[in-house]
Amino acid sequence: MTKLSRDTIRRLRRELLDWYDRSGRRLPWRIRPEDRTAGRVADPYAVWLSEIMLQQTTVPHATPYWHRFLRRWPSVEALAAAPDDDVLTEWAGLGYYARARNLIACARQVAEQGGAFPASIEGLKALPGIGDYTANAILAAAFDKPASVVDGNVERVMTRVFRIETPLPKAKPEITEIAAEIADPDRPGDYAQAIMDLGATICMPRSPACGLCPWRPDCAAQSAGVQTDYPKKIAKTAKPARRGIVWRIERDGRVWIRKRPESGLLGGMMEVPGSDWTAETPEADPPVPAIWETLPEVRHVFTHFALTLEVRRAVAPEGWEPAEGIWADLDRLDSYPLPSVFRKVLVL
DNA sequence: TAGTCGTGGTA
DNA sequence: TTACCAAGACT
Repeated sequence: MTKLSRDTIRRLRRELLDWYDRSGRRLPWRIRPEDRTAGRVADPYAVWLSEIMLQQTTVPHATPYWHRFLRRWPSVEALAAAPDDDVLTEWAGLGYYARARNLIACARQVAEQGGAFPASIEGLKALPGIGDYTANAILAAAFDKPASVVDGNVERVMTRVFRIETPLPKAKPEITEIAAEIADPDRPGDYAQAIMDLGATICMPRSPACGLCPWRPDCAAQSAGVQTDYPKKIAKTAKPARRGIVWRIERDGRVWIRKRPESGLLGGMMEVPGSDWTAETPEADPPVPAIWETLPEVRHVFTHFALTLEVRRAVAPEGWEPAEGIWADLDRLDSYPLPSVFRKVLVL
């Protein structure tokens, strides 16, 4: 790896931070330079919450969840004391539900240790749900300590500026090395958030706004007109299709739902009972003899397969009670930990 | 290490 | 409609 000259590094830092001071995003969990002037300081709990929610999730999708969580549980102690199902219900619709389970475990661990988040990479990475990226992001944004954040934004910016040909994720160590070199030791928090803002608002995947980019003069891919060829990626395999049947059993405006296993897909969340999800429509008997009506199919795309559900509906026979689960009020679906796929089934 | 794990927006 | 994508972690 060719070392960057001191002058280049100094110029990149200054151009990026000047741009951030002018044009960086105002985000509710973020402390900007003018906020510090006004005496505001970052809340590590609020920063941690934002970082977990933003993993593989867009800012517009995560923001309302962040507000609701912070209003309902203003401190890590409050979150630690919350029942699991309350947290899962509030998380419903945000996806990647292992994050919610880890969120609860992490809050309880921090609360038990006195309520303060660790201000070190090792301490943060020892907590559930905090990996390499998130530890660095919290260290920078919450504690303004030197850190090197490498997320999808940084990967995209760096592979373009330096025309890194190695495909992701193999290029990660190379990118981390360069990113750490450029990171500003004097304003680590602002720097980390600036480089991610650059990726999110200027150096975008499809149509980068190179005309507005502070790093344009230094960008190798832009000079050659090949910005969108980077980052190089390993080709993905096609998503398989799976099918299943769900049984919507209703009684007096309520529907039978039950809890899924704690781990695995949609772990710990509730479900509308049904068959396995397999390549061909599975053979499956209804859980109870009844007159079954066929509703429109529900389609839903997960990370690694596309699902089509055949929906059958019946009124529960008089006197019949399921061996497990609950009768959920169809008018109050928000009060159950229901993932989006089952919400779709219940709003047909 | 490569597979698992959601959702909604956009071109 | 299809494909891609977004502040990744965990096993």
